[in-house]
Amino acid sequence: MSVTIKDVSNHASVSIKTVSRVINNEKNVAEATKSKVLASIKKLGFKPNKSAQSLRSKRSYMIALLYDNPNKSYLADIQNGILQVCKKTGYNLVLQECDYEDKNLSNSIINFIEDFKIDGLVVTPPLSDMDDFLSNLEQANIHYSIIAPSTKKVSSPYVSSNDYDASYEMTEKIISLGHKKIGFVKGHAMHSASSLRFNGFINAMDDYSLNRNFDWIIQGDFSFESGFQAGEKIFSSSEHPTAIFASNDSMAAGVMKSAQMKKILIPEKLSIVGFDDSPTAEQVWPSLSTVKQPVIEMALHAAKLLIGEFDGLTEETVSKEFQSEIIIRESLKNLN
Amino acid sequence: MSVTIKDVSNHASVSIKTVSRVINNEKNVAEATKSKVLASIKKLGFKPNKSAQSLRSKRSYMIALLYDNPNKSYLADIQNGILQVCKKTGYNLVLQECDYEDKNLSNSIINFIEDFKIDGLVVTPPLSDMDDFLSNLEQANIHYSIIAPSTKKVSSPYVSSNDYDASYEMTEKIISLGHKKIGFVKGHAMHSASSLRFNGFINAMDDYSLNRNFDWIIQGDFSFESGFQAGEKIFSSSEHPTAIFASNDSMAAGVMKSAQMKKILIPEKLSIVGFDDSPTAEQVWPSLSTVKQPVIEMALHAAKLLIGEFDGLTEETVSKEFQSEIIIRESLKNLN
DNA sequence: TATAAAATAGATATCGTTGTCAAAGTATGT
DNA sequence: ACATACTTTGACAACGATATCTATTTTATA
Repeated sequence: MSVTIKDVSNHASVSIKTVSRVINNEKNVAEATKSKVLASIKKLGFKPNKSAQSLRSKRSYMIALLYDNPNKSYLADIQNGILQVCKKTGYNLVLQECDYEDKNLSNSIINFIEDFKIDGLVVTPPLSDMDDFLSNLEQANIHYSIIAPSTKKVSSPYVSSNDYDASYEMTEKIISLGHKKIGFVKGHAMHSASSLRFNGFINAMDDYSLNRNFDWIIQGDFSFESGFQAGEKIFSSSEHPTAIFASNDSMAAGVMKSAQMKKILIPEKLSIVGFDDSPTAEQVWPSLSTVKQPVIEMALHAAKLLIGEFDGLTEETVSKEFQSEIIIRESLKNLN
Repeated sequence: MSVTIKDVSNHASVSIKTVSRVINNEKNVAEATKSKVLASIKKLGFKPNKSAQSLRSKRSYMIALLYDNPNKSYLADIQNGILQVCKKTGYNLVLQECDYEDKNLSNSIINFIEDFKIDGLVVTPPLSDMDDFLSNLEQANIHYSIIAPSTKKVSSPYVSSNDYDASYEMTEKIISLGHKKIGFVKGHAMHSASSLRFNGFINAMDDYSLNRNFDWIIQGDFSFESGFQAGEKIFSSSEHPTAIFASNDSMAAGVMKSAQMKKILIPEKLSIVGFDDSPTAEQVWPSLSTVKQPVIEMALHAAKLLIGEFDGLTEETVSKEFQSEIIIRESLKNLN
């Protein structure tokens, strides 16, 4: 039926084991032998049987994506990036949804890994921030790479984005357009990105000697509804800001709705800025100025890092911080 | 290390093969033997090794999701539903992105299936509409279940939604609120849902003896941009409709933007209605009235159907049409 | 040149299941 | 009581790779 190692070994007149060595890029195979085997493999169209490999080598050639994130668009991008690497390397991606509040999370994940012999994990926020969980994984000897960890350990590979810098720059941009009264809607307290984004804002405000008005600094949770509530609070204060920076686009849209219902013209009377460049950012009117992280590339790199851990990819595979891009759309007005 | 069949067979004092029979629910095992074995399995915490099963039985215990759909939210829901079934049945989900315009699609999918010994496919729009592709799969003896097929074959299990009826009802609803001049933005021509939705609209208009104005019936492609362009066209005609029904939410948001840029008040001067209940529908202002399909449930059922094909689930598993729900939000005004 | 060390290649056991086939046990019909 | 069919069970091979260990050849070192 299908071509096996044995067929290849016959065709190339070498032993089965030698073919196996070539497949697995083991050393101590003479160049001549190697190319002879590779030629036979190509000629016969041989592809190793994953199940057999897995059975014998205790590896599944599957990696799992761990997530507890309601943001569908973010997740889709993450998947996209990982899948690109999987396709190249012959791995498969398994999705594993988690509940970050589950007290038994570590155990159930460790069980899952062992049951399916999953080779490694890509961990996304907010799980990336749970240091206990991560160290449990580590103790169980599980490979993982982290997207946007709160503390950048040397021990495990990670990718991150410059949330702080991007937030600082965006705030600078808002200030440079003449805004002095700026509000801020904070993200979900469990996400480390929230504090990074907030700190970027605050530090920029300080550096430009602008006043923090705590009536305009509201705790949100990344949801549209919380953004709307933040807007309601801000607009109930005696004075209004000229700009509001929300920690993500959903909340920015919520703020926008609140303003629009109060007939506050955007961007004439109020500028609004978001973060993430979600599909909604383009589809609301006026369209949202926002910060775009290269999510797909980040996920792609995270997958490379992970697979590199046990497969030894040839490319450079080091933990890396990615640069975000500031996108100016209609919702931000120049007051100068 | 881990518990094997052999351990169970020793513990239960039966042969290895008998344990295997119990695991696989084969018949011709005496009740007494069966419960003895089950007790041992439970006691020892035995779980069959997937790789070994797969190697011997030529099944992977993986199903794949085939998609070529830029709608991240739709896809996320689909995945969600399938994953729920996978978790219960012990299958894994593999993602496979396709290009529906790829002339070689059938072959590359068939190769993929054979390489990874994928047990079956869940096919989503617009691939669901490609009858050639589907019959190629059938000839290659590949199991699949279809979400929203254009032609409901008896041969393969499917799930669908009542797009036509929902569109008809929504149109009726718009009409009942006193609208007589209604525009429509059609969806991507390749999706069979597009024509169903359009026909529902047209037939309702006819049944209520309302005029079709072809200046207000615009071909879109499900993208925000095409919705915006549709708005531009409609608003450049001599007369304006009082309501516009777009075949999905992104296009509705596009129409909305076009209107808002022209200072056409929504919903006072123009009502807008979408389809899908995407996250955007809630997050724009005014929020979009729309039609919500039970996408998660549909996907869940599709997965059950598929896995039932080769695993013989106990539950009823028949192809099924799901009912959509009409959601009225701010964007639709009562003219009466 | 002798000898140790390293590189290369192969024979065979093994991973943990399911498939095949034959044997033993049980029920049914005459 | 015996032939026949069906149910139940088990022994052993097989799936297609990798691991281990051994044998041979090549290279390095004294």
